[in-house]
This record gives sequence, C-alpha cells and structure tokens, in this order.
Amino acid sequence: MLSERRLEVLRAIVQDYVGTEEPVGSKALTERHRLGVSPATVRNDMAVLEEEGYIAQPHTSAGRIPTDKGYRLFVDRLAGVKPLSTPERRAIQNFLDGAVDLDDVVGRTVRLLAQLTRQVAVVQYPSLTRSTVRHVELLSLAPARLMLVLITDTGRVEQRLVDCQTPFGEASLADLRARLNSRVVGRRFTDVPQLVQDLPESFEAEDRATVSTVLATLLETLVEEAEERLMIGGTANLTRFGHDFPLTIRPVLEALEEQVVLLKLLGEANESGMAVKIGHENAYEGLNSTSVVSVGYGSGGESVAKLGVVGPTRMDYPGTMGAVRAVARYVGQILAES
Amino acid sequence: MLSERRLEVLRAIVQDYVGTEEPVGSKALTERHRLGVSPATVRNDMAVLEEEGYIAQPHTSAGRIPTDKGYRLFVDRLAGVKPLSTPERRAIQNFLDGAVDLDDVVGRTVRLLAQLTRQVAVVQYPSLTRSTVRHVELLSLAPARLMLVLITDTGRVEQRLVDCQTPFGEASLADLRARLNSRVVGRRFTDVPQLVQDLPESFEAEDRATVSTVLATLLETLVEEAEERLMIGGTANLTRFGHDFPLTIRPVLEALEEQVVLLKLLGEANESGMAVKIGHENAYEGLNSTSVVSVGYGSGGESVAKLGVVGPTRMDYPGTMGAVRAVARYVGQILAES
DNA sequence: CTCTGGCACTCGTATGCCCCGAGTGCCAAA
DNA sequence: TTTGGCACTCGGGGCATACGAGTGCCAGAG
Repeated sequence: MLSERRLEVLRAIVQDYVGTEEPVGSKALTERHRLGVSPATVRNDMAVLEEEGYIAQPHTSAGRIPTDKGYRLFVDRLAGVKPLSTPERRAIQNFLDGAVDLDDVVGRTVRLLAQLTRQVAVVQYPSLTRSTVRHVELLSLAPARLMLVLITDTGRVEQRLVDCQTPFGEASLADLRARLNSRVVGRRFTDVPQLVQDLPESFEAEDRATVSTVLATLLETLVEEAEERLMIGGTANLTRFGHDFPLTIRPVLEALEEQVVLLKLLGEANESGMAVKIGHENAYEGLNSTSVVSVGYGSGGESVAKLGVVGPTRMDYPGTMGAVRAVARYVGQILAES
Repeated sequence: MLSERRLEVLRAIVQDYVGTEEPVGSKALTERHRLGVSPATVRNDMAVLEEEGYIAQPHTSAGRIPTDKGYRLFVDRLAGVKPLSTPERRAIQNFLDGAVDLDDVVGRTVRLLAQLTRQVAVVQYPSLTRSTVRHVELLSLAPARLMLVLITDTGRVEQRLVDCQTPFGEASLADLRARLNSRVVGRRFTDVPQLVQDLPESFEAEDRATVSTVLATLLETLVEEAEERLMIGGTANLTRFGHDFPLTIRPVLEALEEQVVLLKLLGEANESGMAVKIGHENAYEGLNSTSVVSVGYGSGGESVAKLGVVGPTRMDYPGTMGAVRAVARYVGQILAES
C-alpha cells in the first residue's frame, strides 16, 4: 500500500507533467509544491512509485513521467471532477440555446466541447433504440414504388425507398398506413418487430408481398440506425499533441474516420457515470497514446447517446471530465425541452 | 515569352519535385530527363524561369522548387489530365455500385476519392437548388403542430416542425396538401416561391395564418438547405504533407471544419470543367500552402454539386485531376440511375 | 524506521567546429 | 546560343566538448 505522501507525490507529478509536458524531477517538485520534505525523500518515494509501475523515466537521468497506470490511479483516487466556473456554464447554456434543430444541437455541442477541452470532441446522435415512434408515413411515388418515412420522438426522420413487385393501390396504402400507425405509434423501437409480425396476414393475398416488403424495410431501418451516427470536431487540436508528430497523429486521424471504432469506444461509457479510458486501456491500437473521456447523455433520466473527447493521455483529467459532464447535462436539458 | 525548351525544363522541375519532395538542381535534371542539353544550359534557363517567377530557391546553393505561378503554368499548359487505368475504373465502379442510399453514395465517394488521390477528399451533398420537388407531405402531430416533409428528386428528405397558432383540421390539411403538391411537384426549387405565393388567399380566413406559416417554413427549408452539407475524409493523408508539420497542418484542419470556407472553395469550380486553385489563389489564408482540385458532378448534363480534394501544392496534378474527374463521372451515373 | 544532506555518476541536449558536396553564377570559348 | 570550366556559397552531417538536471546510494541525525 502506498502511503499518503507517496500518493501526494504522484499527484504532484501528474499535475506538473500535464502542465509542462516535460519530465518532472525531484527538485522541481519540492519547489512547486509544498510537500514539506526534501528532494531526497521525494527521490525515494519516486523510486518506489517507479517500482510499482506508476511512473517511468524516459531515459536515465531524466525526470519521471506518469504511466497509464499512474494516470489511472490519479483519476480514480487523487483527482475529483473540476466543476466549471459560472461564466463557463452560462456560456454553454447560451451557446446551446441557440440551436434550431437536432443537427444544430449536435453541431454546436461538438464545437463547444472541442473548444472547452481544447481536444477532439465526439458526439453521438441521440439513439433510436431507446426512442419511440411518433409517426410512420407511407407515400406512393410511382405505381410500384413507395417511400417510407419514420419519425421519432427525438425529432429525427428516416426515410427509405421501397420497390414493390406489384402495384399497390391507394386504398391499400391508406389501410396499411392506418394499421401500422395504430400499432406502433408511441411504442419503443425494440417492441416494433413483434407488434407488426402478423400484419401481412390481414391483407388480401395480392398485397401481402408488398406489405411484407414494407415491414422488412421498416425493421431494417430500425436496426441500421441503431448503428449510430457521429459528429466529430476540434481535430485541429491534434496539433497540440506532442513533438513526435506524424507518428502519433496519423493513427488517431485514421481512428477518427472509423465510426465503428469510435462508437465502440464511446459505448464503453456505462450509463450512470463517466468513463475514462487511458492509453492502452483502449482496445484500438491506434489510440494507445490517447485517453477517451466519455459519458452518456439524454433527456430525462435515461441516456440515449454518448459524447466525449479524445486527447493525449497527458491531459487535464479533472478539467476535461468537468467539461464533458457539464456539456452532457446541458445537452440533455435542451433535448428534454424540445 | 518562354521558349519551348524552357517550358520543358519547368515541366521537368515540377515532375521531379513532386516525386522527390526535394529541390531539384540542374545536374540531376539533365540526368533524369533527356533534355539533350548540358547542365550549364539548364542553369541559364533556370535563371530565366526564376526571374520570371516560376521557380524559386529555398536558399542560395540549393536546387529550385516551383512557385505557385510555376504550378499554374504547369497545370494550364504543360500537363494534361491523366486518365485512370482500366482496373482503377473498374474498382471505382464496383465500389460505388454497392451503395444503398444517398448517404452511402456520398460516404463511399469520399473514401474512394481519398484513397485514389491519397489526399483529403471533400464531397458536397447533391444540391437542392437545382433539384425539383418530388413530393410534399404534411402530417398532423398534434392539434396545433404539423410536420412538413419535403422529398426531392435526388432522394433527399428534409423535415420541419411547424407550430400553428390555431388548430388546423384534417380536412384543411388534406386540402392544403393536395393543392400544394399539385402546384410544386416536378417544379424546381427556385420556382416554388412564386408558385405558392397566392395560396393563402384561397383558404378560409381562420386557416390563412397557418397556411402562411407552413409556406414560410417550406421556403425557409429550401433556402437553408441551399447552404449545403459536406462530407470529408482522408484527413490521415495530411500526415504526408511535409516536414514542418504542426505549422502547416493546423490551419488546414481548421479550414476543414469550417464548412463555409470549404463550400466557397468548391463553389469556385465552374460547372463545365475542373477548377484548380493553387496556393495563394485560395482566398482562405490557412490554405495558402495547399491546392484544391474540384469539379461539379450530377446526373444528366447538369451539375448539382461539387466534389474535390485538398492537398499540398506539391501534388501530382495530372493524376489527381484524372481521379477527381473519373469519380465525378461515376457518381453522376450512379445518381442518374437511382 | 524515516528523513536528510552530500556526492559521484549518468546521459541527453546544446554548442561550436569542420568538412563535404550539391548547386549556383559567371566567363570565355566553341 | 550553347558549353565546359571554375570559384564561391551554404546547408547538413559528423564529432567532440561542456553543461546541467536528475538520479542512486550512503552515512548520519531524529
């Protein structure tokens, strides 16, 4: 077990390193922090911390830098979440309040988050899997071509073209539209499949194939959209990453274009609290020198999607976590209002 | 006026510099290209080219590199557009043919373009301003709340919520829907305003306010969506930019997040042919060390949107132009089919 | 058992120096 | 107008040196 003072030393190392981006030595530490002990003592503590794997030396005769394990301990036990200042809060609210539609909300959120944290921001569009159906519309575009429009309670609209084998009359169309809506409006997406399961049977034989096609398309839309969309921003902040540029930055840029990877990363934020993935804790190799801070957000108590930031492992965790949490809350409010 | 041989020298310089990324000297030139003259002659030609501003020396006693003006001349008079190889063409077609909807087409296009050119690709969603209306749908969500859905001939769907001051009956709704569609379906967006101008007058007094609100929302949608959306990809290729990294790359990343800037850049592609903006020809300062190759694309003869790539001024112009043109053509075909 | 001051040692970085070579400009001759 | 020759420039690489921040260890004090 590490003594109180050793933890204090670790905290000081993390804070200094995050600030200066340079390995921190024993003397500098005692000067910048009032630890009340001499550099020699700190050296001993550092030796122990290194042995335990919390810090490391880039080279002999250089200062120490925190390891992933060190950051982990720092986040878990040594640092809180730094709340934002009142002006910051007000700025967030003002900025988000100006949004006019869902796209705008997400767009503003991502820019806000990038600016606050000075890192790369990732925001997932509110999820459909939790959503309910507000309306399903069927339009006849051509004799054998329909358009299916799905409207969700989060204000999102998805459309799909449906090609039918046989022409589908206006009467049948109106019939299907009415029955479909009476069954699924207000219901959760996950419940829809079983709710519409037996619908084809109640139609004339000639229309059954088309009805089945329409339903299949509807279900497909639900599933496809469960794989969510993302918006990212603040990539220019990648330039603040470090000195050994191209090598570090390239895999990150590549990862940012792989929506699947990002979704998986965000997905690991458990619903209640914030998730912090540090360095090698990230499954994707290209992000081994980055940390991901993510949190769920949503209207009401339930989280419908995730948002977060990606930055160097050497980041200001308390500040970043504070910003992420605050933004998530305000976005949730905005969504609840609309 | 520059002699034929001087132009040949300039072409050789551009080609070599693009290949090696290093300033090219007179001796190396005569070795790699069969110019049929001695290095001394080339030196004289280079002196002239430098005086005219087509090439420059990074330092005394270094080779020459092309200036923006030099690239300009190269593109305008010395280089053609390099057609893609047959396998490349086939690969493009196969890749784009797999697309399932508009988002997918654009997504695949941007990835394809990034991969072919090894640069940053930018694709504008097909524009609405040129499009025609395929259908307008009105849904009643609540007594005083409507949803307006606009479907375009390019397969795009836009929706807007409309809050009415007074409740709007189902009968009136059906009436408005029918009249609206009979007037605008098949018409161009730009023609819509005057086509619906007098619609409110033909309704009962109590409904007129609502009808006006709906029409206003419709027109607003047309205008708003004229400011197009973009998709970008291949940002990882920015790492191949050069040695003096952060300084060059940062403003480019910033520019890429400013949709307005990008739209303006693409917008300068005139409809018929390809536009190549080199270095300082780009209005936006951050892109002064980049070139933009863009072209319009669309189904049929008309271009409905633009696409292009952003790369270092030192790029393979013939190859890039060939790839951009080919992709634009195939995307146009795909759009025409669907 | 813990802390402290002292001391020798390490090693990465900055600095200065030199040399090499690619590249240039100029000039006189073909 | 082209060519070969020649002196000059200057950036970059290699090398030795000096510096200094930082370490580990040890002996002594509390």
